[in-house]
Amino acid sequence: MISTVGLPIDPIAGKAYTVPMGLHHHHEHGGTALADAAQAALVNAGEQWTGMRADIFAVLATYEKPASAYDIADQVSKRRGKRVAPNSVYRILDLFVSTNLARRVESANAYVANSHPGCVHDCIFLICDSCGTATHLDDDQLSGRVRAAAESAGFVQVRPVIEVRGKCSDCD
Amino acid sequence: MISTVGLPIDPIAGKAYTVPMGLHHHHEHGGTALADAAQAALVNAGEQWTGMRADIFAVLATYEKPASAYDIADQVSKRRGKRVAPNSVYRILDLFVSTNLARRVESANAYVANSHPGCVHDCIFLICDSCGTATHLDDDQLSGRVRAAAESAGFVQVRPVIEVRGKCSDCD
DNA sequence: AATCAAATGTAATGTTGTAACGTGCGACGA
DNA sequence: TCGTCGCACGTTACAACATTACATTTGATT
Repeated sequence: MISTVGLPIDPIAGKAYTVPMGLHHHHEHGGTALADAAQAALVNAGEQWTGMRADIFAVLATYEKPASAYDIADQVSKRRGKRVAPNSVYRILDLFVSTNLARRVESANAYVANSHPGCVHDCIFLICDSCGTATHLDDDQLSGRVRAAAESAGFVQVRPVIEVRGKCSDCD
Repeated sequence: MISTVGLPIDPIAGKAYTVPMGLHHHHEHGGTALADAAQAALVNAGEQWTGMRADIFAVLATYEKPASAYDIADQVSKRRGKRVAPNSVYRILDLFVSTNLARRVESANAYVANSHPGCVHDCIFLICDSCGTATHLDDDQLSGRVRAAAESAGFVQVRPVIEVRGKCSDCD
């Protein structure tokens, strides 16, 4: 299962809850469908789907590459016509990560929207050092082996961080 | 192959080139032997083994846990009796990482000394969220699978980042 | 309407990482 | 001996990433 992060959606338009877009999904969520799925997942986790959260998710989903909290803060500020502090963005990103709506790319200090918010995966990111694009792999067998290795070393509550830096086929 | 990072060496003593210590190696380098191996590896890579580099390596090897560049800058400053700027530390850490004398732990924004500077491995770190200790796994088969996965997605010049956050058996 | 908890705002600060440029020093040829 | 060249390192400034403490708003509940 492979997917590249984000869709090329208009970065500065739409208000809360609305992310109009032509979509061409291959079993994945995109645009409005993605936002809906995210909302469902959050609510399902007992959290509120607020305007702020919708905006931050929408902006995050907009990016093709992992976005920093500051990038997001800037875009959300534009979208709302009012400064949104990084602080607030971090809070919500943390929530998204903990509820699996988004993921943090550790080697890039940045975040990507999860394109299928329902599922839980230990996912693998391939990050291109040239163009910055993050490609997302799901290989449960492989991540399972990493988990198992950690557990057999006595670790518990493990959370694998599997990322590969390199050059993508476009930049090669 | 498993090892936990660093040895409990006196953090603020010794001058350049000297890292006296009782060692109890199980095929790994520690204390003076480690510094010697590091020196050999650097020189072998066509780089100079300077006093500054020796100090930074010695300090790094002192830590049991991944150390930030700023931690290292502080310790090296004490050791030399003169402020060493983080800047300079980063320069040398980058050199160490590129020559395999040290590794960066991406999920901790920190560095650890490589306990066998000669060898090249894609290594796996287990980082305890409680005590911060990093345990180092070498599993070439596993890291090889990660490499292979990235390559089959069209990536080249790949550098796997495999880390697992969790709780170690002591903190469990 | 009073009140309470959750969400967000505000301000300040801490941590991590880079850029640009200056200085000291040894190697090496003129 | 004298440039001068390259490399390591110093100095300053700043950019990027992240957190803390506390105030204010909102909206659900009684």
